[in-house]
Amino acid sequence: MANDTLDITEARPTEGSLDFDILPELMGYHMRRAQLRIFQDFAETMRDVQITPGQFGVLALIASNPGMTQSACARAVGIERSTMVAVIDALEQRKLVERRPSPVDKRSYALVLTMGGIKLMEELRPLVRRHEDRLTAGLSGPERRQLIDLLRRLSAPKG
Amino acid sequence: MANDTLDITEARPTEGSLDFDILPELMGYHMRRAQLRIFQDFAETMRDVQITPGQFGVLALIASNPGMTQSACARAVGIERSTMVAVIDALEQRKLVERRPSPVDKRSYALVLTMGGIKLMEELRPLVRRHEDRLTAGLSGPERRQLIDLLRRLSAPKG
DNA sequence: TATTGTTATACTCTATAACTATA
DNA sequence: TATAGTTATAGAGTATAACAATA
Repeated sequence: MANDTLDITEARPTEGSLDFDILPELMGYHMRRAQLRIFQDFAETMRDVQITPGQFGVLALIASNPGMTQSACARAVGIERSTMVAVIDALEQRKLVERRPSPVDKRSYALVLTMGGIKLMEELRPLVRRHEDRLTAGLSGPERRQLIDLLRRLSAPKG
Repeated sequence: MANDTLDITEARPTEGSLDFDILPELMGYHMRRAQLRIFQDFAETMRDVQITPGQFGVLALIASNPGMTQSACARAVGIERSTMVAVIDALEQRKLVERRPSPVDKRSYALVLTMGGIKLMEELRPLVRRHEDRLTAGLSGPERRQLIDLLRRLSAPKG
């Protein structure tokens, strides 16, 4: 620590006194930090069952729309068809989802949950609701609803 | 489309009538969609300068804290030291950031912006502010501030 | 012609573990 | 002993381009 040359220590801020420039004014900055927190809690919530947020979304979609195709599923969650292949592969290998031949279109599959998938979803929904409650524990009911409303309006393509 | 077997078409929902299960109740679902929108607009905003959100954060941090170390930078943005290496490598190769030998600790570098980095940041801040305005065009000033406040409270480790 | 599922390939972002040189 | 920077490696998560089968 001996320093008998010019002292420029003040140009090397310590941890506690960081200046975050315009970052604190930016929506994206706060969004990233909030999402980080959500992902961490979700991962911890799903530690035993090893389900990612993306997988949960796909399972929920198939649960509520039995028979939907991979392409429809991909469009619904906003990823490419080609990306969806591996997602369904993983869920099928775990025997949570089944690819049935579509009765109306020989190019596509009708996706359905297996009995195991249905039972897992019944287990997951309460888990996810408790995860949600933990996250929003610091918010009142109206605040929670307003946050969702503001996020929806932010993600809306136009107005 | 001919189908002379049992008609189970109703079990194969069309695009417009999808049921999203409990997803619309979940903060993480809306957060992901909002962040997707933000990332897309940010990428488009930075098309010419090719700066990612993560790179912008690091540039802003170094701009406002000249001389900070890589480790401090990594802690500030919440990634690992090892991950920061490639980030700084890229910025250094583009001659935006310089690794100077620290005058007080021979293990570390003092990170500073080059003249080019400083000029780029001066160009970037207005670009990012306009990106921010586009995103929040549908929100009033108070709504925008409340959204940031709610996000901060969501990402806060405890209260 | 357009769409479905698929493969091959690649890129970004991230982490862990182990190393070296300092502190 | 602990820390700063680095490397090697790996794993999500994503995309694009091209293909065969089918619509």
